[in-house]
Amino acid sequence: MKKTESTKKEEIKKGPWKAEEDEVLLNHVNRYGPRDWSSIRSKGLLHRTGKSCRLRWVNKLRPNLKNGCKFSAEEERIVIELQSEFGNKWARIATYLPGRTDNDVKNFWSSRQKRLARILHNSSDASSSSNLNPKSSSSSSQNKGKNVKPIQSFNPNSQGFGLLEEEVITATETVDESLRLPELGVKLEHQPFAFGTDLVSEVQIDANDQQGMIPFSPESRELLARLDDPYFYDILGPADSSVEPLFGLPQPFFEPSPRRCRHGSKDDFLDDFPADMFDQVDPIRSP
DNA sequence: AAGCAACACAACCGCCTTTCG
DNA sequence: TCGAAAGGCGGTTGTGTTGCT
Repeated sequence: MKKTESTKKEEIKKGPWKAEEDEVLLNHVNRYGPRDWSSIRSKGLLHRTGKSCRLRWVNKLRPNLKNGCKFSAEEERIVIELQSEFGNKWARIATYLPGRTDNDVKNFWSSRQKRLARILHNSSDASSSSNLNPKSSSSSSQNKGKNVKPIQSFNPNSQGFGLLEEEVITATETVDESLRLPELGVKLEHQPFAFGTDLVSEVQIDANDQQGMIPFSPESRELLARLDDPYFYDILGPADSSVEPLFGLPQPFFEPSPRRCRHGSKDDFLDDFPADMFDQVDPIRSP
């Protein structure tokens, strides 16, 4: 009996893969190599599209994948640097990260952008409400119900920050007066760094400028004191691509080799932000 | 303990490019 | 040379997990 087109379409399976399907897919790859994905369905081995089979192999079944491993601080830095250089070319960026797929990089970047957007959104709310009500300078009430942890301590060698002492450079001296943020007690550097497609200016503490300063907590001041640190901004976005990176980017990995996974990184660092860190920072306008 | 928000991850969709007959 | 099929890639969505209130 001849099946109709609609019936054939119904045969295409979607959703999560089962272990048996993975096994069939692996057998096919072992026998024929990672190609002829469409033949898997045409041979009746799986009721999946060739695309789906390829994606499954590339993202989950390929050897030497770092499945379930968080991005290390080094990987984060590489992604950030390469994203500023290549843009959203995830497949290309992934070639520099052994064991990582374009999907991994994409998901990592997406999560990071969402997190930063949320932080900036919160800071926007805080600053606007603070403008409306100058008395409401307390961040504790603004952060009620939000998962904001106070900073515990600063460990320059902690993962997620990933900074070696010798990597720290001194911030440039040039300051555009128009970029001053007296209410922050900081000055914006002339050299912007990219935050996705947005631009943020580097910030420099002006220890002498006490005018209009917000009384930061000791933890906040400690963090602000670190603003000279170029990698401090890794959490917000990559340095301007025109600026020479401070670390050497690895060569692309086309033959990924297994590596030990390092857990905990960006989250550790983000979690160390004090609650009032972004309260006075205005959100960045999209172009 | 329940509810909620944030997060991480897997998988699909649609578009573009490449390959092949 | 052209068109169809396959492959590749980036964007998006759905779902499970985790941590906090």
